[in-house]
Amino acid sequence: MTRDSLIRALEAAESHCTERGEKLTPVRRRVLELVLEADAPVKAYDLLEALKPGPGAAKPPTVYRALDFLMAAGLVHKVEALNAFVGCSHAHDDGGAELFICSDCGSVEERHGAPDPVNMPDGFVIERSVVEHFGHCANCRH
Amino acid sequence: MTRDSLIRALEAAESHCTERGEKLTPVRRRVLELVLEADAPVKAYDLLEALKPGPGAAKPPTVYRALDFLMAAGLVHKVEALNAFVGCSHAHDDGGAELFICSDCGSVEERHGAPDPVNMPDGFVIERSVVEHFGHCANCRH
DNA sequence: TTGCGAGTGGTGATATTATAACATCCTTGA
DNA sequence: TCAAGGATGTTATAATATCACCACTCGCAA
Repeated sequence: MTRDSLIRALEAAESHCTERGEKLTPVRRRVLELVLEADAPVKAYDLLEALKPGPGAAKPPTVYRALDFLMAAGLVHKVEALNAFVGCSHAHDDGGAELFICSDCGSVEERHGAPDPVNMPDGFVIERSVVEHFGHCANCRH
Repeated sequence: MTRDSLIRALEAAESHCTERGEKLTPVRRRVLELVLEADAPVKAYDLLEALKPGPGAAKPPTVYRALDFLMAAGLVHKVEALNAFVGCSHAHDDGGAELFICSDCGSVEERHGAPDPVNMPDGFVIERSVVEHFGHCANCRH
């Protein structure tokens, strides 16, 4: 992600939060920045390390609270199968995204609005879906 | 799961392993039994507890090794979003299953053969998919 | 001004999930 | 017999996540 698009994403996040009546505080903003800067899913404890240059080192709850907030705001998604987090430059309040994760380079593509499953148990009502596809992106397939 | 179908599932698992040139050892068999008996996803450390009545208590690696084996054999699936495991009475060697998990009663339904995503990034090749739907089953929707 | 209450974050401890590293034992087949 | 591989036991520790409690700030209303 370029410097410019990072700045734009952070501004967009800022107004997205404001619209929701919430605050993108410095800690939250910094965590979002770190997640967006990464070009692959980031581990919570790597964020912790990254926040640590200084005497007032961040502790786990700080990071997890920030991530919870960002996930609720739709600014970050958790990759459940990796216990890692990816940023999302285009915030959206709808439920879950469909993620395509390249096992070679770690890049993640996000898609939305997948149709309901064709073969659902009778009467089942979906509330939240986790959809993560692992494989190889066009660049890494050579 | 009834006593009868449990026994049938274990026998099926036995021959499934034999066909693959692998052994369903006592530990593995016991773990599969515990997972199948449960009517909801089971945590690894709950299995550990369940294996513990006796002086030679099982240690974490024992359980995780058994689970790894069973997953490789397609007899057990991991619910990534719960860090829990579900049994699978009809072993199948194809990749991942599509899981429907009721958040109320914990029951899990499994489906196979979902079509490829409609909106995939250009050139992406899927190797493994994690698909987990959380919601409410027909029984719990009242 | 004062005092409440909600929201946020700091801190220490601890719970939960998973693996590393190495030893032991058992089967199988040369 | 003995070496090799697979399975398991054992100790320790890594990695992930949450709890419980306190302190600070801000807005707001008495």
